[in-house]
Amino acid sequence: MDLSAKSEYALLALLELSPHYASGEPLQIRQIASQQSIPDRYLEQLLATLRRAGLVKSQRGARGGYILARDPWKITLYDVVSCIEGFEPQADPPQVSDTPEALVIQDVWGEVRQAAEGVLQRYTLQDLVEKRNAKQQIDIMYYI
Amino acid sequence: MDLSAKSEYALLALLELSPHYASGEPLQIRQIASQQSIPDRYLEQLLATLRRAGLVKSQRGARGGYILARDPWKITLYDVVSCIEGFEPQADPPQVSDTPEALVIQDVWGEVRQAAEGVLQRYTLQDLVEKRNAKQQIDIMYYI
DNA sequence: ATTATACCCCGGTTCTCCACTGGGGTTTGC
DNA sequence: GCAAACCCCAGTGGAGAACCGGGGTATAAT
Repeated sequence: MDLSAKSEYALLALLELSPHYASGEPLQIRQIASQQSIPDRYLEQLLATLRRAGLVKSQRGARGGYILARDPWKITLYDVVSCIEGFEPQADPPQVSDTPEALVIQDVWGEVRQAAEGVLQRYTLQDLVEKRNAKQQIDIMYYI
Repeated sequence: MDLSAKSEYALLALLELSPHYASGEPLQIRQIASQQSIPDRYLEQLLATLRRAGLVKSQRGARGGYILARDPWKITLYDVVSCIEGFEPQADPPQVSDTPEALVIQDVWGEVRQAAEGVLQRYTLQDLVEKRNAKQQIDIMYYI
């Protein structure tokens, strides 16, 4: 029922990358990690997964780093979470039993899952960036 | 993101109890467990939790067992899952970090959770019983 | 060319939690 | 009384999450 810290880390990283997509300048793991207080060696693994899924591109060597593979409007939270959580390929959800009652429950489980995925599909990275900006705007208003 | 086997077991048990609510006759752990292929000593714990949550009542001693505490129309899947999964009392979802980005993500996490809970709140035990009956009706049609 | 920087790959470790098991008790109908 | 059933509490095995580390490889800058 809960989304893991793993997914949250991945999203945080991509949110850091989003504003730098336009300029094309790569961001290093260390930068992202310290900015969002993520263990850097762990973040490295997550970024590798995101790269294999085609969500980010990497530039190796000195002054390298990561950039978003496409526009932050074109990446949904579902894209991120599904590839991190790895729940794409398995067409066989582990069935506990197969009585008629169990089958009905599986159906409901599917509906719950779809409802959750629906929310994630409705948000893009850019949506979150703007949500954050809006929040900070409010903070500034209160400050003045 | 996934609902545990624990919740599925609990639901299966309550679905077994539902048709017996009208008669008031208790059902024993063993019966339910063998009917739904649930490890009986494990089911015992789950039923204890459900009892403490006020969803079932127990009759001790010889010829005892469990009965639903109220009408199967009046018990939602949310009632069951929330008490089994134990995600009611904790008002403090473990925050990984507290940057503005993290807060925005927490908001989305909340929305996902709400969407999932919404589905569960829309179903009652009796809904599932009837869904199962409908499915079996279809099976019979095919059989003829 | 050399060197420093940063990604890349692969493996191990620790910790927590789920699913399950077991050993006793206590209540109740016959 | 005694057997059937619930009750309580404690422990165990395995899996996965969250990290950590070592050593490699590509690349930019000098």
